[in-house]
Amino acid sequence: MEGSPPLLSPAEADRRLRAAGVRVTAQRRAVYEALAADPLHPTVEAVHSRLKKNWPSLPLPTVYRIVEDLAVAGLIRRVASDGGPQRLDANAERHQHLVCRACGRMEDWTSAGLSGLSLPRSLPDGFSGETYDIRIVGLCRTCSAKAEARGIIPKRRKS
Amino acid sequence: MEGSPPLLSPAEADRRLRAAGVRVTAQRRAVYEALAADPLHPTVEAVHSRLKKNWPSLPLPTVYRIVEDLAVAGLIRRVASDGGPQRLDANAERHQHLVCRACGRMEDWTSAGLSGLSLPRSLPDGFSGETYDIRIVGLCRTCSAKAEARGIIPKRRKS
DNA sequence: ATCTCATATGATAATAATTATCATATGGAA
DNA sequence: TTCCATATGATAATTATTATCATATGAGAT
Ligand SMILES: [Zn+2]
Ligand SMILES: [Zn+2]
Ligand SMILES: [Zn+2]
Ligand SMILES: [Zn+2]
Repeated sequence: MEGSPPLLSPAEADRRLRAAGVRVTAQRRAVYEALAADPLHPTVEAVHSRLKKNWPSLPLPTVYRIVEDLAVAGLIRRVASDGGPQRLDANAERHQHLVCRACGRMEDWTSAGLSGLSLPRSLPDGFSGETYDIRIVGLCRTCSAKAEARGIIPKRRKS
Repeated sequence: MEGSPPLLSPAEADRRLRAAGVRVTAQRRAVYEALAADPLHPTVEAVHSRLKKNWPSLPLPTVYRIVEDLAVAGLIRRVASDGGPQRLDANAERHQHLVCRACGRMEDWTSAGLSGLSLPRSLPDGFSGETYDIRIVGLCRTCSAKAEARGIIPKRRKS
């Protein structure tokens, strides 16, 4: 139902950590696995909750630090959102995002059309573009159904 | 040098506020004008600072409330960023963003090619797309120059 | 123009999100 | 194994944002 995003193999993950000068620890592996298992771009808090069962003692500040380490090593990245706590992404393949303006749900989306889009060669002001990301904003299936039932749904305060 | 983004006329701004059931006050006008004068997608804190001169008594929590009101009324919006404090945008015209991964600078960019992009008609999962936004990520002129001088610039912690 | 009252502001406190500090533990090189 | 630079766990501090509440004010009705 909820397909996990393509994650790195444990060996490859370890290799990237070491390549970035980040030591491989059980906690880092656990945080990475928790992230890789969640396709909905969880917050740090959500990752911490998910880890409660197997790592009841892992403190939230440590999860924050590890998230930063994993990002530095390129195993995960922070994904753009309209305020609120940072949202994380362990999906290693190039993809775009569908963002629900009502509930904040964010799911991955891979489109040949959009993903093949190339950067304009000339950008203003000497800006040197390296990549781009696209957010498609609208209503997810659930909120879309609600909207149909009750009329328009207003924009939520925070995503 | 730093062109202010297209802002609403005072009359139009007032009209939209009243239409949304938001009273027109001197403070709300001041916050809107401060935002409209800043093309770099300031944080709430930055707007507050900018207002210090003419509104030394306006407290930060009030600026937060007013920003929320202006967003509800559609005078401004929150713009997507990779964590950190929310960034605001008073530019009323359809546009995209150039984001510097080194310093977090975010500038507007209007491209006929990208802005004319139309949403794919079929999105997965019953998601109903309404709009999209594109972030072009790279290095701004300043950081680009630094990179040329010293070699690669690493990704900054927060944008 | 004055009255009225629902709503905004200003002052302040509280909460949420994130980062810092530091003593102890441990990965991994020698 | 020994060693040491770095990670964790515990905790405090800081930053970002929201809540509360007494007073002030916008704007509709007299
Ligand atoms: Zn939704
Ligand atoms: Zn994603
Ligand atoms: Zn820059
Ligand atoms: Zn903008």
